[in-house]
Amino acid sequence: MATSDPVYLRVVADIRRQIVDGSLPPGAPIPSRAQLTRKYGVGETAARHALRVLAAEGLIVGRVGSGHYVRDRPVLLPLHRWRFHDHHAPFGADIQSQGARATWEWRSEPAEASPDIAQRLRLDDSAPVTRTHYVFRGDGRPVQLATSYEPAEFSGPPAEESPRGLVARLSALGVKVTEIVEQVYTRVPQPAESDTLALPAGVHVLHVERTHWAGDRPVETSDIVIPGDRFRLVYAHSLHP
Amino acid sequence: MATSDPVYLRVVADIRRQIVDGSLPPGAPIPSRAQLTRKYGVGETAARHALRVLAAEGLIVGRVGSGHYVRDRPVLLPLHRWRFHDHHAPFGADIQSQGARATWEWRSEPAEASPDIAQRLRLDDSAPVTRTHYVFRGDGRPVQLATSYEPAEFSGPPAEESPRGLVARLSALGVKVTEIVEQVYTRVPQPAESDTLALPAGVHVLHVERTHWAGDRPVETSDIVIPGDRFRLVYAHSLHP
DNA sequence: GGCGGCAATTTGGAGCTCCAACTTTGGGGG
DNA sequence: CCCCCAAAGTTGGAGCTCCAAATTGCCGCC
Repeated sequence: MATSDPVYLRVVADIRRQIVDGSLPPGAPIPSRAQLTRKYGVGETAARHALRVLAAEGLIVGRVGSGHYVRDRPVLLPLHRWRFHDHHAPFGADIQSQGARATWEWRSEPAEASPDIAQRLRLDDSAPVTRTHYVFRGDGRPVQLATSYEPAEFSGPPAEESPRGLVARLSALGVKVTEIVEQVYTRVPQPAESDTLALPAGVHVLHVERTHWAGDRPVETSDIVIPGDRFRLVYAHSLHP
Repeated sequence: MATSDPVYLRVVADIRRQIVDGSLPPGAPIPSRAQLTRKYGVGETAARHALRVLAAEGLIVGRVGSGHYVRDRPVLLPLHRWRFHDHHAPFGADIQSQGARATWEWRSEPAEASPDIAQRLRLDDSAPVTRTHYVFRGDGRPVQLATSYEPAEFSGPPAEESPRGLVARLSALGVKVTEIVEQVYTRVPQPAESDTLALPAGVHVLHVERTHWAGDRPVETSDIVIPGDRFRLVYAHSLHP
């Protein structure tokens, strides 16, 4: 790191090093703004900026009136698991295997396809669809939001035992799901999402756009939003069934 | 939005709205700090902070001496595509289908397994492995970094036509890859990564940890790093081959 | 010994200012 | 007519300050 680097980055680098090498363990307090100015001989602005950057990276959290603390190590919960013949393990199986209690709520309503959804489902704009909102919780804390869209003709309630029993439900309707396509990317959470997921500032989300296909016809599409810092998507592909 | 919200968030929300609804198209200039203070009647600090937040969200870019501009719409390049019987399409096929020229470089070297890699490959610490670094480019711009680790006994050069011909190469050695497990998460880029990927400040990366298994034995593991804002991972799962 | 409230500390919002480095633009000179 | 340079504008780093809201610890009172 060149000495001509901004001073606030010097402070960031030094604290980050202490966090990753473990000399500042999870929960440990970070020196306050006043202490940092003295310790590193920088101004308030640089000290404050350094703390903001570290918070944005998800390494520390600030608590008003108390201080900044090293965040807990991410709890890596596999949320998605694919096997060839049993499609989806139901949500919850993985979370339960990690010792957490999985619960979810859902709410279904008729809606009109937005241009984006219409394109994904190959419908006309404003075509009737069924929209279902899900909130998934692990030990009561929300860990995943999802919104699912189905053409009105296929609509039906989520299965009791698992909201992800879509393939089975469609199969009962004579619709055979042949392919599932997912697009995964990361973005900044919308205010409503930070709210329901209780995201600290600066945390990004993983966004999964999933579409179920029956042949060349899309039969369901959903948007799945997951806090990007504490969860991992797990994909397991069996090559030889 | 409550009126008690921080003023800088009012500015952020207003500009963000204009960007997402299209009244500020990609490339359009954002008012300068001085203009924002006048337009919204806020202080320099708030105006500056608003611009910083929008830049961190990836909606705008700042160019020193020139101004802030609305960023181009993300170019969504599927980088990963799975089909049941042909495993991986070679890197490049997807990128080429979008009109870009795919190139890559790689560099192989013997190394000792770090504790993390040793655990992933079920080897002893410091066991000999072959480490291969890849840089993938689309139209000359780096779009993906990867580091692959193999136990030294399996090591061999990446195939000429595609560095991803791992399954075929191992098969020739009598090792049959039966499963591929991937963990996907998002994090802040390390300085070296921002550098090689030419990432603007505030952009996160997608990190894929991929392990190839032959039965219950891991035969290769790799870390794949992709700019999170302009690329999407695409997974296609065929349910009925 | 226990409890309530006050004072010190801390974060986070907001304001102002100065300056170095870089772009852009326009005007003047060759 | 074209080129180059200087002036004006802009970002980003850095400094200082004030204040509201929240937490924490301590002191004194019951």
